[in-house]
Amino acid sequence: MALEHAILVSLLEKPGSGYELARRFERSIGYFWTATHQQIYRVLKRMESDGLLAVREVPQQGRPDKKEYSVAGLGRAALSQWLHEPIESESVRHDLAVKIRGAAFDDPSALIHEVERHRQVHSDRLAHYLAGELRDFTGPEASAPPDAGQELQHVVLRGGIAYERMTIAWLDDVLATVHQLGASRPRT
Amino acid sequence: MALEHAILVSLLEKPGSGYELARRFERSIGYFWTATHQQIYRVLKRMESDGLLAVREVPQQGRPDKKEYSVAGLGRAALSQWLHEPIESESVRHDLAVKIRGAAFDDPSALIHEVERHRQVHSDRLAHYLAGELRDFTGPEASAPPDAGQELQHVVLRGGIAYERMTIAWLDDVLATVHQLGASRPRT
DNA sequence: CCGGACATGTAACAAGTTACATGATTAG
DNA sequence: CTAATCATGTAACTTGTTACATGTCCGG
Repeated sequence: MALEHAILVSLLEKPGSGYELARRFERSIGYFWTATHQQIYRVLKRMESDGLLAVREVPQQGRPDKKEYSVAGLGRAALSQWLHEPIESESVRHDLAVKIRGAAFDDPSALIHEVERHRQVHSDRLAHYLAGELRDFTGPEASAPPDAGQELQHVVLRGGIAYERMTIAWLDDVLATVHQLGASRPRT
Repeated sequence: MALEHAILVSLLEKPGSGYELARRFERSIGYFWTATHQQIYRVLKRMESDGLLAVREVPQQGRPDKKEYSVAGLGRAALSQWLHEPIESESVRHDLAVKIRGAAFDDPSALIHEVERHRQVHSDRLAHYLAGELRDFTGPEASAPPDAGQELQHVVLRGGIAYERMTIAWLDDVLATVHQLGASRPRT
């Protein structure tokens, strides 16, 4: 189960509560691993009882208390072990591709709005990534010694950027294809 | 649930048995939607009892009999409805990205083999896609009238090709980053 | 006779989703 | 007084994974 590993990485980067983790899964980590708060709370509880995590009750003023989780020795060992074993898959789930192939049996032009909407989402995401890159990975870098964590986070972000750019270009290709189809074969 | 929709699309493209579907999910459709035979049999049974699919027992010689499924009217309607409603997400699960960020807390150079292995997988997949493109989408195309199904399948394949190319380039970026890290900061 | 392709399944479990539930504080 | 943010959870359900189970035919 890789949600556990994603949580370990996130908590190593910075300890935090279930709520905070849930928010990180809507941002940074969430770009390559999704999870809802229900799932996170459930898994945190299990990981704690398995001794992978340590909890600390943090009383707060003007806010509900929170449970701050951090990675215990066992958790670190579990992560290390996972890092050393090969992983497969990255099991794909591209609903849009299924839709595109399905559209052949229905009205292909109905795709247009949907594809444009997705293009917008990816375009926004790209802008967001680029802003993050500018903010976090430029400037004092040249002078300061390269930090492994920083460099690795940056290369993951560059992956996200490349992915969004590729996707946008592909969606343009899809739109052009659908339009061409409509032009040469107007529907009944 | 989009596995149902992927099955509908696949069966519309060509009716077939659970076994055949399972094999298609290791190839063509499998490139953007994964499913094991156990899952497929379970869902097929449900879809049939829901009236989305029709079955035909096909006795065979020298082989076990098979149940050939095809899409019923209800199934076609269900697909059509799905095509017309917006979909979200494409919920991501990039184990490798989690690993890369996690490597900062362990030995980054342990990534090298893993990344090279993944690069090989994507490189093979790209070659496979390109061969398929050459086989299925070149030649009589210019003379024959454009077939919507063909064009849409082709654009999905082009998406796969773009994805693999992007991924390979990114993995090279990852390798370069890790090597650079090792060079400037040799590990203890 | 053994392994691989063909063909279909069951059972148990793990993971993910959706809906519901509670309660405090702060900004408008 | 109302909505938003912070904070944590339960329950029911659907999906997806892993392991097990069975049986034929064909080629080597």
